[in-house]
Amino acid sequence: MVGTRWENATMTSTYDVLLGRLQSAFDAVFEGTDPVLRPSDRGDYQANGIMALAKSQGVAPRDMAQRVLAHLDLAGIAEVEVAGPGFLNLTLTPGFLDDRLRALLGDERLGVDSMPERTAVIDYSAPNVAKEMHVGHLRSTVIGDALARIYRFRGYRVVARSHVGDWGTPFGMLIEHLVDLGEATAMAALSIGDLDGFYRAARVKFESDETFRERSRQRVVALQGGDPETRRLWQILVDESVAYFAEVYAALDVTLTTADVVGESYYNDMLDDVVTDLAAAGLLVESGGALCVFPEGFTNRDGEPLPLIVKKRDEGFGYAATDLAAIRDRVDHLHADELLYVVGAPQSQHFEMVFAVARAARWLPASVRCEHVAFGNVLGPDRKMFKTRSGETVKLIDLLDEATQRAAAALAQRSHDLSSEERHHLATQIARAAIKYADLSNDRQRDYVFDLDRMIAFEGDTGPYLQYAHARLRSIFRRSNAPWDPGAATFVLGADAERDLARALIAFPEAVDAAMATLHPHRLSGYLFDLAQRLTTFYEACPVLSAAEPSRTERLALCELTARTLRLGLSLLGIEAPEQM
RNA sequence: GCCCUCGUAGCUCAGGGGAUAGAGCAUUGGCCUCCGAAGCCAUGUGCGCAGGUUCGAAUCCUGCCGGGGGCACCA
Repeated sequence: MVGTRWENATMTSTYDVLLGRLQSAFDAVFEGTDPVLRPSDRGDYQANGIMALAKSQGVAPRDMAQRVLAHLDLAGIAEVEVAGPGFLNLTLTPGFLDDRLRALLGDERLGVDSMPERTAVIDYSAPNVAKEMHVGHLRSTVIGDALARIYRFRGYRVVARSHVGDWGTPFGMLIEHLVDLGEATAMAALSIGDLDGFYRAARVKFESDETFRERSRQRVVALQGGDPETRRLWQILVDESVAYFAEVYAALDVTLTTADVVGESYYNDMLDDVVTDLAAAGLLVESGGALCVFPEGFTNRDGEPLPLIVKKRDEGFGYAATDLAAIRDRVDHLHADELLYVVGAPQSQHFEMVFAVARAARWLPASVRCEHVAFGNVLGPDRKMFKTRSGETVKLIDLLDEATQRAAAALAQRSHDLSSEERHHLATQIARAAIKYADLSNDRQRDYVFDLDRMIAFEGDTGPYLQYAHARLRSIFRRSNAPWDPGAATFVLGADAERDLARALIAFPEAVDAAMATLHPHRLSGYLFDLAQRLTTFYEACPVLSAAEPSRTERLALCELTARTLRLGLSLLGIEAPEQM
């Protein structure tokens, strides 16, 4: 068996092993036929490609099945059975399962292979300077971070970019407000995270005080003109805000660092070149006083060509210019092979247009994958945008605190011998899991209803449930006093619950693949929940520590693999797996 | 008006053209002298409507109905 594909250091997933063999057999009958391989509960996988091929060749499906089977070599891997109108049901052999599981025991990566090194720039989170991080930033931050973790694990060089709003006309009033307050007072207010209060106060003055308004306008001019003192004051706002964002990221256990926070202003010096080069490429058109590009295929409500405004009538740059500059920077200087933008769905047309222009300008080679990873809204129980009862946006940090308190209260009722400090830390881990998992277990493209009660209820399809499943497993190893030798494990899988669990364990790489290929983390969370359910079923049906050898070692090995799979899978979603809870 | 997106069980959601459409919650009923009951087992109901493509459609296409979003200088 040594040297077979599935025993290589970089393991090929079971799906890919089967697909390779099937593809050869189908190709032998008719080149280029898709075997249509799917996971199945009839056997372990099913290949559905026979029917289509039989139809196109005018052959009876059953006869076609025989032709393909004549070329199909799955010896030692799976048993094949022709069923129904021509399905090929594949059942993995005991020997294959045993080989796989033993290989997983010795594989830190649990069968997930590393890809050739590529660079991905993932744009996510993107709060605004001098504005609170609220639920509107939750999805971008959580989804983007999960994708970043998955990509890193697959061997990518990931450059994270939190494209914060740190430029534009509001900064005139914000800086003037800072001047009014005095730097020390302003910094104090910002450093405790009262960003919204600061912003609101500036806004109120701007709307009610003509003098202040005029000062603000002049301040914008000074800022854009590079006045050193103005830039210094602006930098205070940025630095204080970024420091605060870093606190929120840490509280959420998000991997973004201050180095990843690269605001819009970073691209300011590149904007003139964007305009110059678009003009040189013959793409720039003046329209209504603005400099625009009209990418093909976009129309406005009157059916006329829709412009991407690069430079506004007032000489200011539109945000499209910044996005275009960022693409150039990320392709040319960061050497990105992939660009991902984890930004809300309402921006989809904007990104389509920006990408189209970047392609047309040849700034975005065909070899670079560029995608808008769009997501839906977070809704409240009333199915409208999630707000507090009084109609305010909900601060992320408040949300986390609320969840932490509830988790701590639940822990307190379980009579643990935890110190209050340990309990608080654990409550934090559970709260983060609850909030992140709730987000990551929904299809990101759809809106979802935010319901803290449900996500932290610790019952059902929740983050805490997965953490609990992991903690139970770790508990087994804590209680096991007799040593065990993983290398001695042989997987007989005599009980249905054992085999069902084993099937899921070897499918972990497929789940990671699916999440990454589709940029849908919920493919992974769905897998993990399924795994946890199989585990608890196994756990009820199969005693571990009290089992006689060799079953005890086999079951301990299944527990070990499941615990590691849960821990690794959760970590790829940015969720911790405590040892006990 | 055009474009995008969504419509699956009472509620919240999965379903990569395949066989009897699945979870969780809620309901009802079982299971802790036994490795953690935050658990397990059992329990009823459903693909918005109408066409089409296909051997086969919740899935792809068209139309309609309904929700959400976008459509020139805010980012």
